[in-house]
Amino acid sequence: MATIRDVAKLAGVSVATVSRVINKNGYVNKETEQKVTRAIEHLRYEPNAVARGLAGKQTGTIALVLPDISNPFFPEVARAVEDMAQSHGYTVILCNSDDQGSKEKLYIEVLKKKYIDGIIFASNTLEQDDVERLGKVPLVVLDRAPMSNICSVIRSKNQEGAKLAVKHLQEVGCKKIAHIYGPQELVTAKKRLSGYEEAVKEFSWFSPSLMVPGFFRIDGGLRAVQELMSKHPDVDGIFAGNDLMAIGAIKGLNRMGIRVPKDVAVCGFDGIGLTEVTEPELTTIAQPIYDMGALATRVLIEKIVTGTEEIKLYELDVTLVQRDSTRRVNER
Amino acid sequence: MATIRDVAKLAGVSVATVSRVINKNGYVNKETEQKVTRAIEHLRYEPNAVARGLAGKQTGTIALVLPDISNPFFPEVARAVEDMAQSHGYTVILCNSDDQGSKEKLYIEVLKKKYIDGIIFASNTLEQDDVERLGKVPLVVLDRAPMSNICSVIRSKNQEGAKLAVKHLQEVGCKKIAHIYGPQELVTAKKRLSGYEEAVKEFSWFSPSLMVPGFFRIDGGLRAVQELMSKHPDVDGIFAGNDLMAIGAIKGLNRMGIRVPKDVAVCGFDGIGLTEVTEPELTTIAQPIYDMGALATRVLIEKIVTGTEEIKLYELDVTLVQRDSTRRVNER
DNA sequence: TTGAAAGCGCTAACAC
DNA sequence: GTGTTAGCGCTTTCAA
Repeated sequence: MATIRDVAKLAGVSVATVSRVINKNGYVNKETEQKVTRAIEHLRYEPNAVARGLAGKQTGTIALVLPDISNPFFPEVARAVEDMAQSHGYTVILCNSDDQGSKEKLYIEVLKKKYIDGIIFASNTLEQDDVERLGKVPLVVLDRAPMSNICSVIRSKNQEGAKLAVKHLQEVGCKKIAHIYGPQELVTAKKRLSGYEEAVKEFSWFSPSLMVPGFFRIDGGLRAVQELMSKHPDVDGIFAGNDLMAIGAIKGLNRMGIRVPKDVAVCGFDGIGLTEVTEPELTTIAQPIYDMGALATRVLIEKIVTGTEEIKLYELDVTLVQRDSTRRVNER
Repeated sequence: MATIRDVAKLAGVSVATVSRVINKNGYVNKETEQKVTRAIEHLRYEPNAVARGLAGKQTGTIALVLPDISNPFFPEVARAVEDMAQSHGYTVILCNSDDQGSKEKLYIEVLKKKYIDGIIFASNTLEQDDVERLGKVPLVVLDRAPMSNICSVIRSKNQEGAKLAVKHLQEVGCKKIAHIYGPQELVTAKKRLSGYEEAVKEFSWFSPSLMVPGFFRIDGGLRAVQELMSKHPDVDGIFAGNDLMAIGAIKGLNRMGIRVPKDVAVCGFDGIGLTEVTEPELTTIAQPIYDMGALATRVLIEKIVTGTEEIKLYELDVTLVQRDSTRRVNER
């Protein structure tokens, strides 16, 4: 592999000049530039990224820390981040934290040592001292930030979405709507729960036992719906705090011989691809998942490039995607 | 951030000694080591990975190049790779190639510049000259290698799996079994098709028109099954070349009012998580997806560490996972 | 406009 | 056992 020195020698200039033409900064005479460019091409010279990193403290690498890439929510995020990163000349390091603070802290250390240019966190356990530990490394938090005033956050309108879900279920004729909620350590789960509560608290049929935990997982939703239907056999609408639990709920209802949507209509939240696989296909409050990942990356790169430390909150809109799980004959 | 020089000064030794204790190589007196260790702790010194990379040409980073992390097959692979990498002190760069040769070549250039220690390729378009372009960078190819004699390959027994699928469908009583096959540029798809052919060619009911393309995608499976059932209304078993197409097939059958598994039994291939989401749940020939990713990573790291260029083929076993999509009352 | 040279932080001969 | 020092390949003052 040719080095910058080889190029300099062949072009009959100094390495500084070569560096200038590579980086397009500083004055370079047109002709000298030509010579250098030719030498570069002739030697098939490619600047060494590691040496650049050491000298310039920028590696063209960002990290994406998420709980688990196997969780169907995240592949689309990862894809968006990678697409956007790639189109700006960055490379992405993938980290699974399993939402364990210890793993996150470990990663933060490793990543700092590697002169990572910035981090996107889609994690729930991010704490104040992690952010401090990060020092001046640019940071954007995705979707599930605990404290929004310490770093930029991208999320969508969870509470509003929850209300939208309830409203939709009512519109398709549901008279008693239950909620399967996610882990309350997660802001998203919390917001969705409180959105539900606000939307239904005035109704005479409402009772706190209509809210059942499902842990944001398929089996959690399955178990939740069983508990729910035994306590409240007259429930005819379920709003699940995420799609996975909604899928579990449909499974559970199927097993109990309760028909969806005829007996019970089900609405999820997130808009992951799985919603089109279930039978019936799942109505959901869709977050713009790809856009969230892409925006997070753009915001991060903006921070990296400009060096601003501005803290902003981006709240994206959610949309109702109606499918068969809430499509009733008596509808409209 | 403290540097190795700071540590050396504080400990009253040279940087070489500090380097020795950090890397645990070369002779170091117990007492000196103590002093150094204390200095390291006192200064919270962390060796700079980039500088190390530049000096030693090893960055502790591997790359995972796959077609698309949004494809439900890959998150589990990625998770396995990352887990295994992490436990060996490596970090993983994620690259989506969309199976485009041009993107792959671009990545190879970028990754080489970054002194990547090795690459795992799960891509179909890898070509001879890409491998050459890679030079001495260790390489392992996952699942879908074109030529197996140029680099180590991890895959599972596709042909055997296909036969297993056909056999299973017969055992549950199917009398006429069709196949939805994937893109024939992909070895996996090819092997599965030929496994099917071999298993059924002797039967009197067999006809080439029982083999229909589905492009390894849900909508492809959906369309394929429609075509299939109109040509052969008496088909009572379908083996799909991957789970996505099987899911599409079930969707299609549902829409046509054909019951699964009563009228038509369906068996997929891969064993992705989606198979437990469908209704009915999908019988599949499961590859050990996680294990494949983990093995690929171990093999790669082995190559990196030992510097061997040994070329090996690892063919893992597949297993039949029976679920409701082939569970019939008349079974057994 | 261009070049010399001092780093960036670490590793690994080689010398003592 | 330990220290000196020359790189690794590039960026960036500072002078010219």
